[in-house]
Amino acid sequence: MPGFRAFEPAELRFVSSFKIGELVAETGATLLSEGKHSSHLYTLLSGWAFRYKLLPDGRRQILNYMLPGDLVGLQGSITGEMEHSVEALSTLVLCVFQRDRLHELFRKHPGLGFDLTWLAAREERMLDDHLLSLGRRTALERAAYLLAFLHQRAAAVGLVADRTLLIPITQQHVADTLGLSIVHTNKTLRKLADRGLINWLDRACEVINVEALMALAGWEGLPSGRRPLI
Amino acid sequence: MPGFRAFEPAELRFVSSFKIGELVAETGATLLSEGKHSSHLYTLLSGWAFRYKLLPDGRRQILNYMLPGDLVGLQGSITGEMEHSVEALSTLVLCVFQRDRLHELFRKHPGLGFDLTWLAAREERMLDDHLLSLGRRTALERAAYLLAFLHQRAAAVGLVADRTLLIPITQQHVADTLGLSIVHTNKTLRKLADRGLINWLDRACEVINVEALMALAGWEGLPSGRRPLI
DNA sequence: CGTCGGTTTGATCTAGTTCAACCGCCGTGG
DNA sequence: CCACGGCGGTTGAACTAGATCAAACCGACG
Repeated sequence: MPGFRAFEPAELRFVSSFKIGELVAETGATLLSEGKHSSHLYTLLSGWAFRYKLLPDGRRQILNYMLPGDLVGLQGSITGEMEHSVEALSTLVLCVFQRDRLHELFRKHPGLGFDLTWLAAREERMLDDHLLSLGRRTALERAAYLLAFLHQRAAAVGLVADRTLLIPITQQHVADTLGLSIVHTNKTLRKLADRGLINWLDRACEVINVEALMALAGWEGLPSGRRPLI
Repeated sequence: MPGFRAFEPAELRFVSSFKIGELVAETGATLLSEGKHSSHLYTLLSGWAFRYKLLPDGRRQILNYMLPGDLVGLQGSITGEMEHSVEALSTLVLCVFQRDRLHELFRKHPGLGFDLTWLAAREERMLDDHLLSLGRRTALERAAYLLAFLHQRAAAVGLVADRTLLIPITQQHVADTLGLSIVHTNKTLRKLADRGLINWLDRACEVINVEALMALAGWEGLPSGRRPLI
């Protein structure tokens, strides 16, 4: 798989033994819940997911999306006390790990421990970008940023065929990511579609012109380069 | 120092050797700059700082604040390519580390490597909270959240005397953190002051009633417990 | 064939922005 | 010594981006 760093043979053996099984989750399934403890950690093998937080009165904020190769369950917590929930956007295949063997991972394979911190730093970078978006971009810029962002992440794991990509989300997801109402989200996406940058379909979005989206949002893109996989 | 986990003797020796000096920075000094490389890593020993990102046209978003005990320069980047800037809110004293010895830290002291990931997860948790705030809270709720958040963090490192605390920020900082205009920020802080929850001073904010701020924001507070120090 | 989730559209409303002053304080330079 | 300019805070008026309300549409599905 291109885009990922190669394993040392010993690391590969360890990761294989660390793995305790595979899990398939259906669209809409809740993998992790805010306030609960999770003794497992997952690597997403295929599919799309997202993580979110709720306010006491039910207002929802989507924090980030997860694509193949992403570690699920490490964000915000190394001990497993979840401060957010995770939901599947499509059918998922996940690789399941036992969380309490993390210490052993750090002890026996410092390189993998380093990778874990690397992945956490990468998540922070994305959250920083989202924060900039929510705090300082207009609705149109936010929408452009989000779609460019998702396109770029999907492209990095080979999900983009002939320059277009289908993102399996509804406008409600977009609204809850951008901090907008669903009505205004609809009108904003319409503008992007009218300009020929995207094409909104039922329960999905087709990205047509990433460069224009990035220019509109004033976004430079994610740093490229090889990344670790666990 | 209470609130921090204790070092193993060997870890302490390593951290001491890892340290290459101390640095004093004046209020307003820029410690790290977006787009530049930093070959150092810092632990904040005293003072307040914040990190931020800019949009091409100059709009600024403050991402988070740094207090004593915080690692500066690891957020968003383990290699040192900075995606955000860091500025001092008061006179700072920092402990300086050489970034390229990080691999050695992971190899020789897995416990410290674990701590690094722990700290990164903690930063993510805070960013998640900020994201929820920017996306889904009203101006008044956001302001209440921010002040409660800063109060709680300061309390955790012993900066709160007799239930009140002076936060060395201007209303411009609050505005750039909450994603609001400075005018509306002023009116919002005024409301909190009128309700007797805070007291705004010149270049500082005094927090009077944290519990009421937390209730207003619908915020549970940060998970407590012992944390690592590096 | 009804219903339900997702999308679309128009009308009205409001939270927050922008514009424009003004105040008090402090440091600087004439 | 005082005039000044700049920074931080404050206030009011006009404006607008985005919220809320309301209704309709459309395809999928039981």
